[in-house]
Amino acid sequence: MKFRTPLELGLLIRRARHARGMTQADLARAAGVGRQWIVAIEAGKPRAELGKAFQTLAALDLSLSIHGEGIPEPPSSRIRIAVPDIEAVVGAHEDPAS
Amino acid sequence: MKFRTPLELGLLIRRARHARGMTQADLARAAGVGRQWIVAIEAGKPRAELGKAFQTLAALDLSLSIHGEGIPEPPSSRIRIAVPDIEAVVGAHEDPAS
DNA sequence: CACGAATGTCACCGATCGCATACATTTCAT
DNA sequence: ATGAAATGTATGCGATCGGTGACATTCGTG
Repeated sequence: MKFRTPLELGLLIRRARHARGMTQADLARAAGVGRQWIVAIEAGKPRAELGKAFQTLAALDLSLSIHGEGIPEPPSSRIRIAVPDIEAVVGAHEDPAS
Repeated sequence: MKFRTPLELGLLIRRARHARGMTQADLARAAGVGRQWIVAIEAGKPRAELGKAFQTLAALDLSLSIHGEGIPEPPSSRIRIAVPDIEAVVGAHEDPAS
């Protein structure tokens, strides 16, 4: 999901925290920050420390990605597709008499 | 491209800046921060202000995305796949005598 | 090599941070 | 409704921020 502001980040962190059944105190402990800081970041505080934000995302097992001109894309993370077994499909349609 | 630390973010910002032929002073002006701040963020300063980081990414027209458990995925930018026409496949295998 | 531009570094300074602690309020299950 | 847990808010504190301006260094070209 895309986001562009501290407030959006805060809401997403809160969602992820709830999804894991953690309290602010839990998350604060896991991320190595004060509970107060969690309150602030979830409220969208723009002057919060960048590094602690990364710690918090890591504690929630969230991953960040960036893209735009000048940003290298990984070799093209190819999409795996479950390829239908054509023979089986054909078989299921075969005339029983054959 | 994925990243997890202030340093990685800094390197990516620098790359994007170079890709646009901007100087640190240019970017600082565009993002509304001091040049010193650009120097710091590119060097990976972990205690930099979150908000200014967003401003900087915006100035570079870079977009951020996050994902993990509890983070809603946009309707799922679905991948278009050329679906094989099963009937045609079956037809090609049909006993000509049928 | 020589020059200017770009980048890195320093010191000063008011402003803000984040933690700890305590307290107020809200939420939620019973 | 009631009580405990979760969350929001206030204060005090040392530590750090980021802008400015000046300077040192590196880079890129002629």
